[in-house]
Amino acid sequence: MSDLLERLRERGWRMTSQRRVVAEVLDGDHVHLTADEVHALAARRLPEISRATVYNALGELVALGEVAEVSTDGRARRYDPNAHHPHHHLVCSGCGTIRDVHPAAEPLDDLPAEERFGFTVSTAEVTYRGLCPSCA
Amino acid sequence: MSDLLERLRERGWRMTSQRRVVAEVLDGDHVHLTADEVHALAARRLPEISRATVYNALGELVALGEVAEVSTDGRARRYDPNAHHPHHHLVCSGCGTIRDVHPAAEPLDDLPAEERFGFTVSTAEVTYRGLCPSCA
DNA sequence: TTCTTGACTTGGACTCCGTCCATCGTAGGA
DNA sequence: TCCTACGATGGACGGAGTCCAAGTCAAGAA
Ligand SMILES: [Mn+2]
Ligand SMILES: [Mn+2]
Ligand SMILES: [Zn+2]
Ligand SMILES: [Zn+2]
Repeated sequence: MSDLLERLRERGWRMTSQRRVVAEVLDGDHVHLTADEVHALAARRLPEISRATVYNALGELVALGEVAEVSTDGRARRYDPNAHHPHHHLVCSGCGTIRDVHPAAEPLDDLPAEERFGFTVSTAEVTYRGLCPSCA
Repeated sequence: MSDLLERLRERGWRMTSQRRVVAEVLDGDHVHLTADEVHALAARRLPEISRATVYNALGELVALGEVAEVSTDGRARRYDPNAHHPHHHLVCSGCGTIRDVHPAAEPLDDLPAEERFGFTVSTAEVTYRGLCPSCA
């Protein structure tokens, strides 16, 4: 994750203690935190960090392409630091657990020209749903 | 759509003027209205219908499997009367237009066993994004 | 090191979407 | 026609996210 901090600095991202803890909280695999969860974790290191600052930092990380926004449930958006490895998501309908998954085929290729209605289609996001081992 | 009203009556759905206009508003293809849009359209026929009633009716139609809930952006949920024909969605990143689409392959089949992490996977929803002809 | 300044942070107000609840009204069976 | 359980109402409430004016500070300049 110091890779991330390094890249951000090189790209001219002004480094503040708030932005640093937000970036640090987003480290790891299968991390899909909501903004409020990021805020709660960040506040353990920096108690007075505000919600607005967390939203600002997350929005900028998304704009920079360093973090992906995921909305699997119509509720709060989730923030995914695994933005450099394209993937899709498998969500447990019971407990909400989210796993990164990699389908065998590229989903975009499965949409025939006659089903594109003249659109320039650029991305496909797949959400798989089911029950995880503990919930089954 | 009188099919829908008929089915609902047979299934014991108590018919009220409010529920009737909600069901009628949801008629057509490529219809993906938000609850507030349904409310606005319903209010043209039945001016005093309340938001709570629209939410109740939509929730019940979803529970009955007659309407599907779709959330393509992190914003308001949309309600899709085309629930008896499984399909996916193509969304214009410019204007938000939504089209129903049918991929050539079943997306569920593209998820290998070793990418299922022991889950019992039951559904896959695909959201394709791109620009519609007018926005391109 | 200190100065300077534009960028960042803050907290609160605000909006939007959705839920909840006590009360009132009515669909539909007796 | 009458009864009553189920549905409708609207206002309060909660969660998620945005916006803003005022205060603070990172980092380059000197
Ligand atoms: Mn992910
Ligand atoms: Mn649809
Ligand atoms: Zn689970
Ligand atoms: Zn468009």
